[in-house]
Amino acid sequence: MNRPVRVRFAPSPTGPLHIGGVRTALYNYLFARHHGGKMILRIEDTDSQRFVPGAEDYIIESLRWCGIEIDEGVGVGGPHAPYRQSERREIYLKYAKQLVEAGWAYYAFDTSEELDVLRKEAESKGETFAYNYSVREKLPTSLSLSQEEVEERIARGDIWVIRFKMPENEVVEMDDLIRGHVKVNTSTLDDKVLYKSADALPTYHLANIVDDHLMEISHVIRGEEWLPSLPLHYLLYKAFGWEESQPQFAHLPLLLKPTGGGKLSKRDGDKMGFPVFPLYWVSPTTGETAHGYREDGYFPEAFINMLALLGWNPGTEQELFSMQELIDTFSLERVSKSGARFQPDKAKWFNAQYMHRKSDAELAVLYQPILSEHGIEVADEVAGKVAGIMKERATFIGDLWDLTSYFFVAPTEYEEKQARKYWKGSNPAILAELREVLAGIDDFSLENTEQIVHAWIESKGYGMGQVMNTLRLALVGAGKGPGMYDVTSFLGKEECLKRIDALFANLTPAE
RNA sequence: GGCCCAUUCGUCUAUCGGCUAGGACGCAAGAUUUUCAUUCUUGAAAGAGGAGUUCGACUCUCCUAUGGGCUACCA
Repeated sequence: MNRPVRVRFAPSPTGPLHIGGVRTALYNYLFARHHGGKMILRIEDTDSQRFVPGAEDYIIESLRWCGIEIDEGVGVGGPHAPYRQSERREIYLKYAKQLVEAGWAYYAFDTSEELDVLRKEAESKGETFAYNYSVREKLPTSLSLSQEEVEERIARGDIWVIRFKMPENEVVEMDDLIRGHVKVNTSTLDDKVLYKSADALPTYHLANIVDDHLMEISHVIRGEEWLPSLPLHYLLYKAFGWEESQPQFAHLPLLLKPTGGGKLSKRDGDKMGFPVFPLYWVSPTTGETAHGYREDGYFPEAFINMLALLGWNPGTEQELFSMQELIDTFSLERVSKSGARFQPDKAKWFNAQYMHRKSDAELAVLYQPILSEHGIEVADEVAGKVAGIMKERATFIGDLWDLTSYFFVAPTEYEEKQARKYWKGSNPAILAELREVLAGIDDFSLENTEQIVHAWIESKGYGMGQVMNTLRLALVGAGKGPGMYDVTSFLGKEECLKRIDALFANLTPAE
Protein backbone atom coordinates (compact mmCIF):
# COMPACT_ATOMS: atom_id res chain seq x y z
CA MET A 1 0.00 0.00 0.00
CA ASN A 2 1.37 3.34 -1.00
CA ARG A 3 0.31 6.19 1.16
CA PRO A 4 1.83 9.35 2.54
CA VAL A 5 4.46 8.71 5.16
CA ARG A 6 3.33 9.94 8.55
CA VAL A 7 5.26 8.93 11.65
CA ARG A 8 4.93 9.95 15.24
CA PHE A 9 7.12 10.27 18.26
CA ALA A 10 4.88 9.59 21.23
CA PRO A 11 6.64 10.02 24.55
CA SER A 12 5.08 9.92 27.93
CA PRO A 13 5.74 12.98 30.11
CA THR A 14 6.91 11.02 33.12
CA GLY A 15 10.32 12.64 33.41
CA PRO A 16 13.13 13.93 31.24
CA LEU A 17 13.46 12.32 27.85
CA HIS A 18 16.52 10.12 27.84
CA ILE A 19 18.86 9.48 24.97
CA GLY A 20 17.13 6.26 23.97
CA GLY A 21 14.01 8.33 23.46
CA VAL A 22 15.95 10.95 21.54
CA ARG A 23 17.26 8.27 19.22
CA THR A 24 13.75 6.93 18.63
CA ALA A 25 12.62 10.46 17.80
CA LEU A 26 15.63 10.91 15.53
CA TYR A 27 14.97 7.72 13.54
CA ASN A 28 11.34 8.70 13.13
CA TYR A 29 12.41 12.13 11.94
CA LEU A 30 15.03 10.81 9.51
CA PHE A 31 12.55 8.32 8.11
CA ALA A 32 9.88 10.99 7.67
CA ARG A 33 12.22 13.46 6.00
CA HIS A 34 13.80 10.81 3.81
CA HIS A 35 10.39 9.94 2.43
CA GLY A 36 9.08 13.49 2.31
CA GLY A 37 6.58 12.64 5.05
CA LYS A 38 5.35 14.24 8.24
CA MET A 39 6.75 14.01 11.75
CA ILE A 40 4.15 14.17 14.48
CA LEU A 41 4.65 14.74 18.19
CA ARG A 42 1.97 13.19 20.36
CA ILE A 43 2.10 13.33 24.13
CA GLU A 44 0.87 10.14 25.77
CA ASP A 45 -0.14 11.33 29.20
CA THR A 46 -2.70 8.66 30.00
CA ASP A 47 -1.08 7.80 33.29
CA SER A 48 -2.29 10.48 35.66
CA GLN A 49 -0.25 8.91 38.47
CA ARG A 50 3.13 9.31 36.84
CA PHE A 51 2.67 12.69 35.23
CA VAL A 52 5.61 15.02 35.89
CA PRO A 53 5.16 18.76 35.44
CA GLY A 54 7.72 20.26 33.09
CA ALA A 55 8.47 17.00 31.34
CA GLU A 56 6.53 17.96 28.23
CA ASP A 57 8.38 21.26 27.86
CA TYR A 58 11.62 19.40 28.40
CA ILE A 59 10.79 17.01 25.57
CA ILE A 60 9.95 19.82 23.18
CA GLU A 61 13.03 21.81 24.11
CA SER A 62 15.23 18.72 23.72
CA LEU A 63 13.96 17.99 20.24
CA ARG A 64 14.47 21.60 19.25
CA TRP A 65 18.06 21.58 20.53
CA CYS A 66 18.72 18.41 18.55
CA GLY A 67 17.36 19.90 15.37
CA ILE A 68 14.49 17.43 15.15
CA GLU A 69 11.63 19.40 13.66
CA ILE A 70 8.00 18.67 14.37
CA ASP A 71 5.50 19.15 11.56
CA GLU A 72 2.38 18.43 13.52
CA GLY A 73 1.57 17.94 17.16
CA VAL A 74 1.82 19.38 20.63
CA GLY A 75 3.27 22.87 20.43
CA VAL A 76 2.63 23.32 16.72
CA GLY A 77 -0.93 22.11 16.18
CA GLY A 78 -2.27 20.44 13.06
CA PRO A 79 -5.33 18.88 11.43
CA HIS A 80 -5.71 16.17 14.06
CA ALA A 81 -5.45 18.36 17.15
CA PRO A 82 -5.44 17.97 20.04
CA TYR A 83 -2.26 15.89 20.17
CA ARG A 84 -2.17 15.48 23.93
CA GLN A 85 -4.04 12.33 24.88
CA SER A 86 -5.41 13.77 28.10
CA GLU A 87 -7.23 16.29 25.91
CA ARG A 88 -8.66 13.53 23.76
CA ARG A 89 -10.15 11.50 26.58
CA GLU A 90 -13.76 11.56 25.36
CA ILE A 91 -12.70 9.92 22.12
CA TYR A 92 -11.51 6.68 23.64
CA LEU A 93 -14.50 5.43 25.62
CA LYS A 94 -16.58 5.23 22.47
CA TYR A 95 -14.02 2.94 20.85
CA ALA A 96 -13.69 0.80 23.96
CA LYS A 97 -17.45 0.31 24.03
CA GLN A 98 -17.45 -0.50 20.36
CA LEU A 99 -15.12 -3.38 21.12
CA VAL A 100 -17.37 -4.62 23.93
CA GLU A 101 -20.38 -4.58 21.64
CA ALA A 102 -18.50 -6.47 18.99
CA GLY A 103 -17.51 -9.12 21.53
CA TRP A 104 -13.81 -8.22 21.47
CA ALA A 105 -13.77 -6.81 24.98
CA TYR A 106 -15.63 -6.95 28.27
CA TYR A 107 -16.16 -5.14 31.53
CA ALA A 108 -14.23 -6.34 34.59
CA PHE A 109 -15.00 -5.25 38.12
CA ASP A 110 -12.16 -6.61 40.18
CA THR A 111 -9.96 -4.11 41.93
CA SER A 112 -6.20 -4.04 41.59
CA GLU A 113 -5.98 -5.08 45.24
CA GLU A 114 -8.03 -8.19 44.56
CA LEU A 115 -5.84 -9.02 41.61
CA ASP A 116 -2.72 -8.58 43.69
CA VAL A 117 -4.07 -11.19 46.10
CA LEU A 118 -4.73 -13.60 43.25
CA ARG A 119 -1.22 -13.05 41.91
CA LYS A 120 0.34 -13.69 45.30
CA GLU A 121 -1.72 -16.84 45.76
CA ALA A 122 -0.66 -18.19 42.41
CA GLU A 123 2.93 -17.32 43.13
CA SER A 124 2.91 -19.17 46.43
CA LYS A 125 1.75 -22.26 44.54
CA GLY A 126 4.56 -21.78 42.05
CA GLU A 127 2.15 -20.72 39.32
CA THR A 128 1.71 -17.51 37.39
CA PHE A 129 -1.57 -15.69 37.43
CA ALA A 130 -2.70 -14.57 34.02
CA TYR A 131 -5.89 -12.66 33.39
CA ASN A 132 -6.99 -14.58 30.31
CA TYR A 133 -9.44 -17.11 28.90
CA SER A 134 -8.88 -19.45 31.84
CA VAL A 135 -10.17 -17.06 34.49
CA ARG A 136 -12.25 -14.34 32.90
CA GLU A 137 -15.48 -16.22 33.30
CA LYS A 138 -14.83 -17.03 36.95
CA LEU A 139 -14.08 -13.44 37.94
CA PRO A 140 -16.59 -10.58 38.18
CA THR A 141 -16.82 -9.60 34.53
CA SER A 142 -19.55 -8.92 32.04
CA LEU A 143 -18.90 -12.44 30.79
CA SER A 144 -19.80 -14.07 34.11
CA LEU A 145 -22.33 -11.59 35.51
CA SER A 146 -25.86 -11.07 34.24
CA GLN A 147 -26.48 -8.06 32.10
CA GLU A 148 -28.67 -6.53 34.82
CA GLU A 149 -25.94 -6.84 37.38
CA VAL A 150 -23.36 -5.35 35.06
CA GLU A 151 -25.60 -2.38 34.42
CA GLU A 152 -26.38 -2.01 38.08
CA ARG A 153 -22.72 -2.06 39.08
CA ILE A 154 -21.87 0.55 36.50
CA ALA A 155 -24.87 2.67 37.46
CA ARG A 156 -24.00 2.69 41.14
CA GLY A 157 -20.49 3.85 40.37
CA ASP A 158 -18.43 0.69 40.92
CA ILE A 159 -14.94 0.94 39.55
CA TRP A 160 -14.60 -1.00 36.30
CA VAL A 161 -12.19 -1.50 33.45
CA ILE A 162 -12.65 -2.72 29.93
CA ARG A 163 -10.37 -5.61 29.04
CA PHE A 164 -9.49 -7.02 25.66
CA LYS A 165 -10.84 -10.53 25.17
CA MET A 166 -7.71 -12.24 23.94
CA PRO A 167 -8.62 -15.19 21.72
CA GLU A 168 -7.54 -18.65 22.82
CA ASN A 169 -5.01 -20.63 20.82
CA GLU A 170 -4.76 -18.57 17.69
CA VAL A 171 -1.53 -17.73 15.96
CA VAL A 172 -0.96 -14.08 15.20
CA GLU A 173 1.42 -13.52 12.32
CA MET A 174 3.19 -10.20 12.25
CA ASP A 175 5.70 -8.38 10.10
CA ASP A 176 8.31 -6.04 11.41
CA LEU A 177 10.43 -3.91 9.12
CA ILE A 178 13.52 -4.63 11.17
CA ARG A 179 12.89 -8.08 12.59
CA GLY A 180 10.97 -9.74 9.80
CA HIS A 181 8.20 -12.22 10.34
CA VAL A 182 7.17 -12.97 13.93
CA LYS A 183 4.52 -15.43 15.17
CA VAL A 184 2.88 -15.66 18.57
CA ASN A 185 0.20 -17.91 19.98
CA THR A 186 -2.52 -15.89 21.66
CA SER A 187 -2.81 -18.37 24.53
CA THR A 188 0.42 -16.99 25.91
CA LEU A 189 -1.07 -13.51 26.04
CA ASP A 190 -3.41 -11.98 28.59
CA ASP A 191 -6.48 -9.76 28.61
CA LYS A 192 -4.97 -6.29 28.74
CA VAL A 193 -6.86 -3.41 30.26
CA LEU A 194 -7.90 -0.96 27.56
CA TYR A 195 -9.85 1.58 29.53
CA LYS A 196 -10.21 2.42 33.20
CA SER A 197 -13.23 4.12 34.69
CA ALA A 198 -11.29 5.31 37.73
CA ASP A 199 -9.70 8.16 35.82
CA ALA A 200 -11.78 7.93 32.65
CA LEU A 201 -8.66 7.36 30.60
CA PRO A 202 -7.55 4.65 28.21
CA THR A 203 -4.34 2.69 28.68
CA TYR A 204 -1.47 2.97 26.24
CA HIS A 205 -2.68 0.13 24.05
CA LEU A 206 -6.09 1.55 23.23
CA ALA A 207 -5.05 5.17 22.99
CA ASN A 208 -2.12 4.28 20.82
CA ILE A 209 -4.07 2.27 18.27
CA VAL A 210 -6.98 4.70 18.14
CA ASP A 211 -4.76 7.73 17.74
CA ASP A 212 -2.45 6.13 15.22
CA HIS A 213 -5.51 5.28 13.20
CA LEU A 214 -7.16 8.67 13.55
CA MET A 215 -3.90 10.49 12.82
CA GLU A 216 -3.30 8.31 9.76
CA ILE A 217 0.08 7.10 10.93
CA SER A 218 1.77 5.03 8.25
CA HIS A 219 4.77 3.69 10.17
CA VAL A 220 5.21 3.01 13.84
CA ILE A 221 8.90 3.21 14.76
CA ARG A 222 9.43 2.56 18.44
CA GLY A 223 11.64 0.78 20.96
CA GLU A 224 12.00 -2.98 21.15
CA GLU A 225 10.32 -2.99 24.55
CA TRP A 226 7.05 -2.78 22.62
CA LEU A 227 7.57 -5.94 20.62
CA PRO A 228 5.76 -8.16 23.15
CA SER A 229 2.59 -6.09 22.79
CA LEU A 230 2.65 -6.13 19.01
CA PRO A 231 0.23 -9.13 18.78
CA LEU A 232 -2.27 -7.23 20.92
CA HIS A 233 -1.95 -4.24 18.65
CA TYR A 234 -2.43 -6.38 15.55
CA LEU A 235 -5.55 -7.88 17.08
CA LEU A 236 -6.83 -4.46 18.02
CA TYR A 237 -6.56 -3.29 14.42
CA LYS A 238 -8.41 -6.42 13.40
CA ALA A 239 -11.10 -5.94 16.04
CA PHE A 240 -11.73 -2.40 14.86
CA GLY A 241 -11.73 -3.50 11.25
CA TRP A 242 -8.82 -1.21 10.46
CA GLU A 243 -6.48 -3.81 9.00
CA GLU A 244 -6.42 -2.08 5.64
CA SER A 245 -4.93 1.09 7.04
CA GLN A 246 -2.84 -0.53 9.75
CA PRO A 247 0.61 1.05 9.96
CA GLN A 248 3.79 -0.87 9.36
CA PHE A 249 5.91 -1.53 12.41
CA ALA A 250 9.60 -1.22 13.11
CA HIS A 251 11.00 -2.09 16.52
CA LEU A 252 14.32 -0.49 17.29
CA PRO A 253 17.09 -2.21 19.24
CA LEU A 254 17.58 -0.91 22.75
CA LEU A 255 20.36 1.33 23.99
CA LEU A 256 22.27 -0.58 26.65
CA LYS A 257 24.45 0.46 29.57
CA PRO A 258 28.17 0.89 28.69
CA THR A 259 28.96 -2.04 30.96
CA GLY A 260 26.27 -4.24 29.48
CA GLY A 261 23.59 -5.70 31.67
CA GLY A 262 20.42 -3.88 30.94
CA LYS A 263 18.95 -1.01 29.10
CA LEU A 264 20.35 2.40 29.65
CA SER A 265 18.49 3.98 32.49
CA LYS A 266 18.21 7.33 34.15
CA ARG A 267 20.51 6.40 36.99
CA ASP A 268 23.50 5.27 34.91
CA GLY A 269 24.49 8.76 33.89
CA ASP A 270 25.74 10.39 37.04
CA LYS A 271 27.04 7.08 38.30
CA MET A 272 29.28 6.53 35.30
CA GLY A 273 30.13 10.11 34.55
CA PHE A 274 28.30 10.80 31.31
CA PRO A 275 24.91 12.35 30.64
CA VAL A 276 21.93 10.19 29.73
CA PHE A 277 19.78 13.21 29.02
CA PRO A 278 20.02 15.78 26.25
CA LEU A 279 19.42 18.71 28.61
CA TYR A 280 20.03 19.53 32.24
CA TRP A 281 17.08 18.49 34.37
CA VAL A 282 15.82 19.33 37.82
CA SER A 283 13.12 17.11 39.19
CA PRO A 284 10.20 19.28 40.29
CA THR A 285 9.27 16.76 42.96
CA THR A 286 12.55 15.57 44.45
CA GLY A 287 14.82 18.43 43.43
CA GLU A 288 17.30 15.92 42.03
CA THR A 289 19.37 17.13 39.12
CA ALA A 290 20.84 15.37 36.12
CA HIS A 291 23.50 16.35 33.62
CA GLY A 292 22.62 17.11 30.04
CA TYR A 293 24.65 16.92 26.85
CA ARG A 294 23.93 20.52 26.07
CA GLU A 295 25.23 21.87 29.37
CA ASP A 296 28.17 19.47 29.37
CA GLY A 297 29.40 21.17 26.22
CA TYR A 298 28.35 18.81 23.47
CA PHE A 299 27.39 20.20 20.11
CA PRO A 300 23.92 19.08 19.03
CA GLU A 301 25.32 17.99 15.64
CA ALA A 302 27.89 15.77 17.35
CA PHE A 303 25.33 14.37 19.75
CA ILE A 304 22.96 13.53 16.91
CA ASN A 305 25.74 12.06 14.76
CA MET A 306 26.80 9.80 17.62
CA LEU A 307 23.25 8.73 18.37
CA ALA A 308 22.42 8.03 14.73
CA LEU A 309 25.27 5.54 14.46
CA LEU A 310 24.19 3.64 17.55
CA GLY A 311 22.03 1.00 15.94
CA TRP A 312 22.21 2.19 12.36
CA ASN A 313 24.98 2.41 9.79
CA PRO A 314 25.12 3.58 6.21
CA GLY A 315 27.04 0.56 4.94
CA THR A 316 29.93 2.80 3.94
CA GLU A 317 32.92 3.94 5.94
CA GLN A 318 31.62 7.43 6.45
CA GLU A 319 31.42 8.39 10.12
CA LEU A 320 30.62 12.07 10.10
CA PHE A 321 27.14 13.06 8.98
CA SER A 322 25.24 16.29 8.94
CA MET A 323 21.52 16.02 9.61
CA GLN A 324 20.88 16.39 5.89
CA GLU A 325 23.31 13.58 5.08
CA LEU A 326 21.60 11.40 7.65
CA ILE A 327 18.25 12.15 6.06
CA ASP A 328 19.60 11.29 2.65
CA THR A 329 21.15 7.97 3.65
CA PHE A 330 18.86 6.69 6.40
CA SER A 331 16.84 3.55 5.91
CA LEU A 332 15.18 1.14 8.31
CA GLU A 333 16.74 -1.81 6.47
CA ARG A 334 20.12 -0.79 7.82
CA VAL A 335 19.02 -0.61 11.44
CA SER A 336 20.61 -3.44 13.40
CA LYS A 337 18.66 -5.98 15.38
CA SER A 338 20.67 -6.25 18.55
CA GLY A 339 20.99 -3.77 21.38
CA ALA A 340 23.87 -1.29 21.32
CA ARG A 341 25.93 -0.41 24.34
CA PHE A 342 26.34 3.28 24.78
CA GLN A 343 29.97 4.44 24.51
CA PRO A 344 30.87 7.64 26.37
CA ASP A 345 34.35 7.72 24.80
CA LYS A 346 32.98 7.71 21.31
CA ALA A 347 30.60 10.52 22.15
CA LYS A 348 33.62 12.61 23.11
CA TRP A 349 35.45 11.68 19.95
CA PHE A 350 32.52 12.86 17.85
CA ASN A 351 32.44 16.12 19.72
CA ALA A 352 36.15 16.66 19.14
CA GLN A 353 35.67 16.04 15.42
CA TYR A 354 33.00 18.71 15.25
CA MET A 355 35.13 21.05 17.33
CA HIS A 356 38.03 20.71 14.88
CA ARG A 357 35.74 21.58 12.00
CA LYS A 358 34.30 24.76 13.48
CA SER A 359 35.26 28.03 11.85
CA ASP A 360 36.85 30.82 13.85
CA ALA A 361 33.62 32.80 13.60
CA GLU A 362 31.55 29.96 15.03
CA LEU A 363 34.07 29.40 17.78
CA ALA A 364 34.08 33.08 18.67
CA VAL A 365 30.37 33.07 19.40
CA LEU A 366 30.70 30.01 21.60
CA TYR A 367 33.87 31.13 23.36
CA GLN A 368 32.97 34.72 24.17
CA PRO A 369 30.73 33.89 27.14
CA ILE A 370 33.55 31.91 28.73
CA LEU A 371 36.02 34.72 28.18
CA SER A 372 33.58 37.14 29.78
CA GLU A 373 33.33 34.89 32.81
CA HIS A 374 37.06 35.31 33.22
CA GLY A 375 36.81 39.04 32.83
CA ILE A 376 38.30 39.09 29.35
CA GLU A 377 36.76 41.56 26.91
CA VAL A 378 38.02 41.13 23.38
CA ALA A 379 36.72 41.48 19.85
CA ASP A 380 35.02 38.43 18.31
CA GLU A 381 37.81 38.27 15.80
CA VAL A 382 40.39 37.90 18.54
CA ALA A 383 38.39 35.30 20.46
CA GLY A 384 37.86 33.33 17.28
CA LYS A 385 41.49 33.49 16.28
CA VAL A 386 42.74 32.18 19.61
CA ALA A 387 40.10 29.46 19.71
CA GLY A 388 40.97 28.54 16.14
CA ILE A 389 44.65 28.15 16.97
CA MET A 390 43.89 25.76 19.83
CA LYS A 391 40.72 23.96 18.77
CA GLU A 392 42.52 20.78 17.72
CA ARG A 393 43.52 20.13 21.30
CA ALA A 394 40.02 20.62 22.66
CA THR A 395 37.07 18.29 22.94
CA PHE A 396 34.67 20.84 24.39
CA ILE A 397 34.39 24.60 24.16
CA GLY A 398 34.93 24.57 27.90
CA ASP A 399 38.43 23.14 27.39
CA LEU A 400 39.53 26.28 25.58
CA TRP A 401 40.13 28.48 28.59
CA ASP A 402 42.81 26.19 30.04
CA LEU A 403 44.28 25.93 26.60
CA THR A 404 44.36 29.65 25.82
CA SER A 405 44.35 31.65 29.05
CA TYR A 406 48.02 32.69 28.58
CA PHE A 407 47.06 34.57 25.44
CA PHE A 408 45.11 36.95 27.63
CA VAL A 409 46.78 36.77 31.03
CA ALA A 410 50.53 36.83 31.70
CA PRO A 411 51.76 33.84 33.68
CA THR A 412 52.10 34.54 37.39
CA GLU A 413 53.57 31.21 38.23
CA TYR A 414 55.63 28.76 36.27
CA GLU A 415 55.10 25.08 35.77
CA GLU A 416 57.73 23.37 37.88
CA LYS A 417 58.77 20.73 35.41
CA GLN A 418 59.33 23.15 32.58
CA ALA A 419 61.13 25.62 34.85
CA ARG A 420 63.44 22.98 36.27
CA LYS A 421 64.33 21.78 32.81
CA TYR A 422 64.97 25.10 31.06
CA TRP A 423 65.50 27.87 33.63
CA LYS A 424 69.10 26.92 34.31
CA GLY A 425 72.60 26.86 32.89
CA SER A 426 73.18 29.20 29.99
CA ASN A 427 69.48 29.54 29.15
CA PRO A 428 68.83 32.74 31.14
CA ALA A 429 71.74 34.40 29.39
CA ILE A 430 70.48 33.22 26.01
CA LEU A 431 66.99 34.49 26.83
CA ALA A 432 68.48 37.87 27.69
CA GLU A 433 70.12 37.92 24.26
CA LEU A 434 66.89 36.82 22.61
CA ARG A 435 65.11 39.67 24.37
CA GLU A 436 67.35 42.13 22.59
CA VAL A 437 66.86 40.38 19.26
CA LEU A 438 63.09 40.62 19.70
CA ALA A 439 63.34 44.21 20.81
CA GLY A 440 65.03 45.00 17.52
CA ILE A 441 62.31 43.54 15.33
CA ASP A 442 59.94 46.08 13.82
CA ASP A 443 57.57 43.81 11.94
CA PHE A 444 56.39 41.41 14.65
CA SER A 445 54.34 39.25 12.29
CA LEU A 446 54.54 35.49 12.65
CA GLU A 447 56.60 34.93 9.51
CA ASN A 448 59.04 37.77 9.98
CA THR A 449 59.72 37.02 13.63
CA GLU A 450 60.24 33.37 12.88
CA GLN A 451 62.68 34.12 10.12
CA ILE A 452 64.77 36.55 12.15
CA VAL A 453 64.85 34.47 15.32
CA HIS A 454 65.69 31.26 13.50
CA ALA A 455 68.51 32.96 11.62
CA TRP A 456 69.85 34.31 14.88
CA ILE A 457 69.67 30.88 16.60
CA GLU A 458 71.50 29.33 13.69
CA SER A 459 74.21 31.96 13.59
CA LYS A 460 74.81 31.50 17.30
CA GLY A 461 74.70 27.73 17.08
CA TYR A 462 72.20 27.44 19.94
CA GLY A 463 69.88 24.46 20.31
CA MET A 464 66.44 25.17 18.88
CA GLY A 465 64.59 23.34 21.65
CA GLN A 466 66.65 25.03 24.28
CA VAL A 467 65.86 28.55 23.09
CA MET A 468 62.22 28.01 22.21
CA ASN A 469 61.35 26.22 25.41
CA THR A 470 62.96 28.87 27.55
CA LEU A 471 60.98 31.49 25.67
CA ARG A 472 57.90 29.33 26.13
CA LEU A 473 58.50 29.31 29.85
CA ALA A 474 58.53 33.09 29.85
CA LEU A 475 55.51 33.66 27.62
CA VAL A 476 53.26 30.73 28.52
CA GLY A 477 54.57 29.69 31.90
CA ALA A 478 54.36 26.03 31.02
CA GLY A 479 55.40 23.39 28.52
CA LYS A 480 52.29 23.56 26.42
CA GLY A 481 50.69 25.63 23.75
CA PRO A 482 50.84 26.18 20.02
CA GLY A 483 53.83 27.15 17.90
CA MET A 484 55.84 29.85 19.65
CA TYR A 485 55.36 32.42 16.90
CA ASP A 486 51.57 32.09 17.15
CA VAL A 487 52.06 33.35 20.67
CA THR A 488 54.57 36.12 19.92
CA SER A 489 52.62 37.54 17.03
CA PHE A 490 49.41 37.51 19.06
CA LEU A 491 50.96 39.12 22.13
CA GLY A 492 52.98 41.71 20.29
CA LYS A 493 56.47 42.93 20.99
CA GLU A 494 55.75 44.94 24.09
CA GLU A 495 53.93 42.16 25.92
CA CYS A 496 56.58 39.60 24.98
CA LEU A 497 59.36 41.75 26.38
CA LYS A 498 57.32 42.38 29.53
CA ARG A 499 56.83 38.67 30.11
CA ILE A 500 60.52 37.96 29.58
CA ASP A 501 61.40 40.62 32.12
CA ALA A 502 58.83 39.18 34.50
CA LEU A 503 60.44 35.77 34.32
CA PHE A 504 63.80 37.23 35.34
CA ALA A 505 62.13 39.12 38.14
CA ASN A 506 60.00 36.27 39.47
CA LEU A 507 62.15 33.19 39.19
CA THR A 508 65.74 32.63 40.21
CA PRO A 509 67.52 30.31 37.78
CA ALA A 510 68.88 27.02 39.08
CA GLU A 511 72.69 26.52 39.19
C1' G B 1 8.99 -19.33 35.85
C1' G B 2 6.35 -18.18 30.93
C1' C B 3 6.53 -15.61 26.18
C1' C B 4 9.37 -12.84 22.63
C1' C B 5 13.92 -10.82 20.52
C1' A B 6 19.05 -11.04 19.82
C1' U B 7 24.39 -13.23 19.47
C1' U B 8 31.27 -10.96 14.35
C1' C B 9 37.59 -7.80 17.73
C1' G B 10 36.92 -4.88 24.85
C1' U B 11 32.93 -1.47 22.40
C1' C B 12 29.98 0.38 17.80
C1' U B 13 29.76 -2.21 13.34
C1' A B 14 30.70 -4.14 7.56
C1' U B 15 29.90 -8.91 5.35
C1' C B 16 23.18 -10.33 2.38
C1' G B 17 27.11 -18.94 0.55
C1' G B 18 33.35 -18.26 -1.84
C1' C B 19 37.22 -14.39 3.79
C1' U B 20 44.00 -13.41 3.55
C1' A B 21 36.75 -11.48 8.00
C1' G B 22 36.95 -4.65 6.48
C1' G B 23 36.28 0.20 9.16
C1' A B 24 35.72 3.25 13.69
C1' C B 25 36.38 4.21 19.20
C1' G B 26 39.69 2.75 22.87
C1' C B 27 44.64 0.52 23.64
C1' A B 28 50.10 -0.24 22.27
C1' A B 29 54.45 1.00 19.31
C1' G B 30 56.83 4.16 15.85
C1' A B 31 57.29 8.74 12.76
C1' U B 32 56.71 14.10 12.61
C1' U B 33 57.28 18.26 16.13
C1' U B 34 60.52 24.15 19.73
C1' U B 35 56.40 22.12 24.26
C1' C B 36 51.43 20.03 24.75
C1' A B 37 48.32 18.31 21.32
C1' U B 38 47.07 17.25 16.38
C1' U B 39 48.37 14.31 12.28
C1' C B 40 50.42 9.94 9.91
C1' U B 41 52.12 4.73 9.89
C1' U B 42 52.01 0.10 12.14
C1' G B 43 50.31 -3.52 15.69
C1' A B 44 47.42 -6.56 19.09
C1' A B 45 42.21 -7.78 18.95
C1' A B 46 36.29 -11.28 16.60
C1' G B 47 32.43 -15.20 13.84
C1' A B 48 29.23 -18.38 21.68
C1' G B 49 29.11 -24.07 21.40
C1' G B 50 27.14 -28.41 18.91
C1' A B 51 24.51 -30.77 14.98
C1' G B 52 22.68 -30.45 10.05
C1' U B 53 21.90 -28.35 4.57
C1' U B 54 25.79 -27.52 0.79
C1' C B 55 31.20 -28.60 -3.58
C1' G B 56 31.74 -24.71 0.04
C1' A B 57 29.20 -21.75 5.72
C1' C B 58 30.26 -15.86 9.80
C1' U B 59 26.30 -15.92 6.36
C1' C B 60 20.63 -20.90 5.78
C1' U B 61 17.98 -24.64 9.52
C1' C B 62 17.68 -26.91 14.39
C1' C B 63 19.35 -27.57 19.46
C1' U B 64 22.09 -25.66 23.62
C1' A B 65 24.32 -21.59 26.03
C1' U B 66 24.55 -16.52 26.95
C1' G B 67 22.55 -11.53 26.82
C1' G B 68 18.25 -8.51 26.64
C1' G B 69 13.02 -7.19 26.66
C1' C B 70 8.05 -8.08 28.29
C1' U B 71 5.10 -10.46 31.90
C1' A B 72 0.69 -3.60 35.93
C1' C B 73 -6.03 -0.46 36.04
C1' C B 74 3.13 2.31 33.43
C1' A B 75 4.35 3.83 29.04
